[in-house]
Amino acid sequence: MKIKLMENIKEFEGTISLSDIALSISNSLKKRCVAGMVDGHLKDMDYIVDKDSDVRFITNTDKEAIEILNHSTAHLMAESIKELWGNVVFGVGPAIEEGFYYDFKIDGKMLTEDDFKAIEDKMNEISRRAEHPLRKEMTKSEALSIFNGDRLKTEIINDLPDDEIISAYTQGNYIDLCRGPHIPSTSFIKHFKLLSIAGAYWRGDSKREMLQRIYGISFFEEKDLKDYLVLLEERKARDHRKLGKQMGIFMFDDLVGRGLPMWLPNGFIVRRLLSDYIMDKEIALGYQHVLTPSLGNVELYKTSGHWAHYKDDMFPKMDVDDESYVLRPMNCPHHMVMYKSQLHSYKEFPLKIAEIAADFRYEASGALTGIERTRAFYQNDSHIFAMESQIGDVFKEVVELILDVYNDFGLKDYRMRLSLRDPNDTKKYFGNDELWERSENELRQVLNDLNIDYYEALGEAAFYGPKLDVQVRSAIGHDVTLSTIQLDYQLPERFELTYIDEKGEKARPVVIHRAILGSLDRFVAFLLEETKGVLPLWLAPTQVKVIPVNLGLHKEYSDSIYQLLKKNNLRPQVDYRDEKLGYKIREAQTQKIPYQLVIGDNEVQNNTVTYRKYGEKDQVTVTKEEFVELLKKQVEERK
RNA sequence: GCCGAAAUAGCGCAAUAGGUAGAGCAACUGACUUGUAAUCAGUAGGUUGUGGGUUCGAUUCCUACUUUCGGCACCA
Repeated sequence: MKIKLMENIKEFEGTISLSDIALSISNSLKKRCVAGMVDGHLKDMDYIVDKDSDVRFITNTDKEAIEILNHSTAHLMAESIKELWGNVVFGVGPAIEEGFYYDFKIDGKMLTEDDFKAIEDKMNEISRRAEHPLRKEMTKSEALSIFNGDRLKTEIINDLPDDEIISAYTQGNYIDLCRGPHIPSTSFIKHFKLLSIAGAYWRGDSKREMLQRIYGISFFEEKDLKDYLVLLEERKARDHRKLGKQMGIFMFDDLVGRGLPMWLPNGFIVRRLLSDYIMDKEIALGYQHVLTPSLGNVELYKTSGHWAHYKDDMFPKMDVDDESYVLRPMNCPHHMVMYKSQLHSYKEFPLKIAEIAADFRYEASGALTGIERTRAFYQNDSHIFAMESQIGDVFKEVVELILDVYNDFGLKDYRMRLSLRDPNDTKKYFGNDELWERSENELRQVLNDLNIDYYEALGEAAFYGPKLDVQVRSAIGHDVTLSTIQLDYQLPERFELTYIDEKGEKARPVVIHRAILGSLDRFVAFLLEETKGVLPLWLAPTQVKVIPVNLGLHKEYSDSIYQLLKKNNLRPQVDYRDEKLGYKIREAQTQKIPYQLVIGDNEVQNNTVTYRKYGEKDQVTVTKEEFVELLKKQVEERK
């Protein structure tokens, strides 16, 4: 039997386990091996190779290894919980992007974080026992008898096809249904930590029972674990909720209501600049801005279909006179009606109506997260009316706008998601199969033409059409949508929109919904986290802090600099407090103000300023005029 | 919405085995008049999230509610 190992081919008599193959190379390799890749499939070290194969060993430095380690750590945790509390059923316990979790339910006992110590101690104890996870393959009926009495595992097994070969792993007295592979010994698991405990619905279904879920993470090296815990702290430090409070961007108050952000003066500056920025971009591309009310007759949303789909996610309707109104959750219906108020020609197309519009959604209380997810937010929205033949061009222009904007903000870490209909749940969506297929293919086509990296996600489409979403990861690990483009044949139909085509006949337009900054609120949240609160000069609420060395001697000159900067549309502040110089400098630094000017005798005599840029140590002396030009240039370049 | 945890001064925190709360920073007052990350001293600041209960007495124990946090579910 020939085994191909990296570049070499080794011959073996009869069958042989991966473990023995590793041993035939060196004892130290065997000790480091976590698993093996046999003809592209991950296998335990126990796996018996019985034919000519390609074998690659997975050692603790390979990226697959950390996933296997975490998966095995999940099992180890489950084993520990079982030893400690006995009467427990387990759901699923996979490795995830960062670490692992396991879902379980202990009869008559709810665990809290206070129990982590006991579990970790038990895990360490089992690690020292060096238990060997042993794979056993079986038929479905064998599996059902082994897991008889375990309602959760039984359900999983029952959902598998009848002829499926099912595997389970035994370590010590613990057995778990699992595909594997697993590490050769629990002794590999040394540097781990349980991180949090939370509720999680069984099978992700909110109608079913809630289990407990413990998250944790595991590494091969202690240093990696320490680094990870530091990383978690750093992420917490750039949580927009913390930064937004520190920087005076926004606030919440119970008396106003949960999920209802109030934008403070600093926050307003950022918002206004962002609005102006995006509207300027839009105007350059021929968008026309409009303003429509935040309230609408409920009939409007019945026409659009939002009422049927999202009634429960809207604030309840208000009855006035003989009508009912709702706070709008979306702007499309208003824009549809606006379009309809006039006769349109194909010559106007694509017709782009844009609005930065206030929307209100009755988000589930548990979903509210600072200004990332609120009940009142502002959308950088637009609806583009076009002929079917223009879809490709319009779509392309919007994608390019997104890329342009992201480039301006230096955003590189995002993923394009093509959100498609769930083919198994078509009644959630309006429109027929043929239309959906066509729309989805159109989007796919454009993405391919533009050579854009994207992934497809079933079930993420809007009820009226497929979309392209740009996903980013927030500091606290939420995947959120920043930008979106949505193709819609439904609303034009429901609102009976028409245009006059080349032949002089009435035809139905298509609508493309798009949001670039998405929700302004969420965008600011993301920016704060991206920049760690160090906003680029053009967005910084205070751009320059002027610090006189001596109030008596340098105040007048400081004032003149302040006035000069003001005149040039910059946002300076002078620190007039009677404090020590070092104190004021420290404060300017902790407030992350992009430029601090220290003004003393030298500056007054030479008519100069000495600046220090945030994050740099150098002190640079230039003339007042040079400084103004430097800043204006940076603002213009949006740096 | 569901499961769990938490809520103390403007901010980030401490404390009480049940005896009406402390220091730091910030604020205010005064002294100091300063060249690149915290000058010194003093003053004021709290119905310990809200309501109810147990108790001679509750910030502490119980309970309901509100809000926040961690997840899950949701996200047009």
